[in-house]
Amino acid sequence: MERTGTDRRQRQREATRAEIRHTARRLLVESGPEAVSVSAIARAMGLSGPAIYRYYGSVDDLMGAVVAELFGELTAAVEQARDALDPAAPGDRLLAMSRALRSWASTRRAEFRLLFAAPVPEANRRPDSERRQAGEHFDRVFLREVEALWAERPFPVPDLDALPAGLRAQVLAYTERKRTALPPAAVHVFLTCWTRLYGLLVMEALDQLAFAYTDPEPVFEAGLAEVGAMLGVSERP
Amino acid sequence: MERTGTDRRQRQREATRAEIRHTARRLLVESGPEAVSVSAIARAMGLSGPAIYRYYGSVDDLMGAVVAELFGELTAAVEQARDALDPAAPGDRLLAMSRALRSWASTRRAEFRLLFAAPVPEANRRPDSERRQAGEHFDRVFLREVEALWAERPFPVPDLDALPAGLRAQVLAYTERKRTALPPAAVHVFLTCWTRLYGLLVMEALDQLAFAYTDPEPVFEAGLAEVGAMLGVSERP
DNA sequence: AACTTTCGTTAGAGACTGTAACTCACCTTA
DNA sequence: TAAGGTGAGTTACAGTCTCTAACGAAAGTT
Repeated sequence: MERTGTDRRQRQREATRAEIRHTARRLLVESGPEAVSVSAIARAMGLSGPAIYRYYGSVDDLMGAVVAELFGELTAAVEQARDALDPAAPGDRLLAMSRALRSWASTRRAEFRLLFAAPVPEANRRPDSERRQAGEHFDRVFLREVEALWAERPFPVPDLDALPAGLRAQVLAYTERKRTALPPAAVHVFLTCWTRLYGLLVMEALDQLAFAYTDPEPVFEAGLAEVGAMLGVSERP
Repeated sequence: MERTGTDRRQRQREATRAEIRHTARRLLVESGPEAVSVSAIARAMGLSGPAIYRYYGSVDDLMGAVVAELFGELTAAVEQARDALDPAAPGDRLLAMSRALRSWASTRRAEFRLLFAAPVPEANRRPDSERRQAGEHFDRVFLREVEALWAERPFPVPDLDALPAGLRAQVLAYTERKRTALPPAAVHVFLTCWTRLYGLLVMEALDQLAFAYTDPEPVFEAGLAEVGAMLGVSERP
């Protein structure tokens, strides 16, 4: 296949876009979120500020792309942890995935904050935005694994009618939306577990656990153990 | 007691400081966090920008004062809910307090975000900062109430030795630091409950529950019910 | 070789934080 | 009561930011 000049330009362009994202991330990690600016990125790349606008239309646009890329990286890390111990029971895989998630979060604090603990600009909330897509793909990885767990060995679920109507409706809507094979009561348990761990990670990322804990790792482990118990997953020594 | 002119100036000064905080909050609520700037506050007050610096040394300084004031307001709201149904069992009070907390959070979203879901500038992290003081006072209100609950009707606690060493050490340190009468195992349960509800509220404030839920209220209620169960507190119809 | 597209530049508008230098009104004190 | 100090405001400005406009130069296309 012939490589045309246009082709080459396309690749060059994507390389520069990647360098921009990369530089944004480097600044974020090295100097904090307030140091990430179009000017600073350009400066670091030896360009003048306005040049960046050839590649990204605005700051939100740029940061949305950075976030999407990071979601991809995080998803890959979780999937790798999952597959590393294949063949294994879905329960064990879920534990490994959760730990991979926290490990990523705690070794990449600045990035994790950006993903989960920073206000999302209006523009990046549209369902078709790169950011949303990447975020939903990430969620799905966990949902899929819980589906596998349920298929292999169903965990105890509450009676759906025992849930307050307001909650039940939302769980049903989510079940519908995600087209999952899981029964709604199991979806509810999944969401409870998920928000539980998620909440701990978000608090950790925001330093909101510091009022009580200096090292969040065992706190997460304790939460994970409780969540595991709900799903009928227990540690094997 | 004679009112001197200096006295009058002091009061005038504090009045202006209050107006500045007030205006900052109004801008935050009406136009979002990015609209809060020294210039905008000054403009809204009919002053020129630099005038504000007579009253607060920097943006962080100013916002720290706003946050401290909001913590005071939130604490008062929780205390009021607690006292409104006195005499009552500590369990019922805890439920009322938790609901007051969420009610405050959801009717004052922008403010709650500022308190619990925004990065805390370095300067406001010093233990003697106005912000820290106000935050710790707030935490204590809940701890006190759990102490009362424990005194009246102890809830089940795990064996302290069953906790992983890393977690146990931190719980012991916290128990020590807070000089609470609660045994460490009970402190652990308290912290677990607290971070649970807290996590939900922080996620709600950051719109991180939106991936699954449109209305966080029943989600919080469900969390509260679980937490209540742990503390041996159940709803009375 | 001429035309088009893309990538870079500089200039600049309009925000922002914060500093400097100044005026003016008020308070204290001799 | 006049003199001097203090504090609250002002304008001017330095330096940051985002983003637009206008232009030149290089690369690709025909």
